Amino acid sequence: MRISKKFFTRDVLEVAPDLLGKFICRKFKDGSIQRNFIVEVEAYRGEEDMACHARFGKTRRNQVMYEEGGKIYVYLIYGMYWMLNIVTGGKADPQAVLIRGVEDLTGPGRVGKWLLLDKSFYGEDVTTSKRLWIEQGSIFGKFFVKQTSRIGVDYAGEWAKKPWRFVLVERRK
DNA sequence: ACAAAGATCCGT
DNA sequence: CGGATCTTTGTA
Repeated sequence: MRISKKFFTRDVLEVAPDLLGKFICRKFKDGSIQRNFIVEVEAYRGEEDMACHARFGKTRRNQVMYEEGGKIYVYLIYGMYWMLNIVTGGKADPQAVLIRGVEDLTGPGRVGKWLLLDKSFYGEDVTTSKRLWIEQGSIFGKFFVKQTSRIGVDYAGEWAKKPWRFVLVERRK
């Protein structure tokens, strides 16, 4: 079952950890569907968050973050990698979750490459899209959630220290 | 109009 | 540790 709007319109700090273990579902051009559960995410929260793309206010690139939760925010980084984010919160409340890793595929650049993302996904809605959506996961007692600071945002000063990265770690023995 | 940096990854 | 590769953004 596809996860619906209400899930994504909550605050990003609730949505981000809740996305762990959920399936990211992608229907490719040939009709095949891949489902991989999410193992690593980061929360970016509002204009005051100096690590967030909304820190300069609304711009051409980040405008979709100001929409209601559920929209897809993709952008190209280092001229090579498409980063996948899902917008959260209400309208005019710029927040998003960066999907940094799915099962067997760690690293946001690798996720985008595997899902064959590009500019055309910008602004699409995971609650209605025919090619990218989220489904309830089936992870029970095997993992626990580890919280750390966000990766690659040293420019953000004190905000870089916020424990807004969430990772699923396999419980051992 | 220009320069600089970037929510990264890979090979050496 | 440096190169790839190009868009976005601040500054003038």
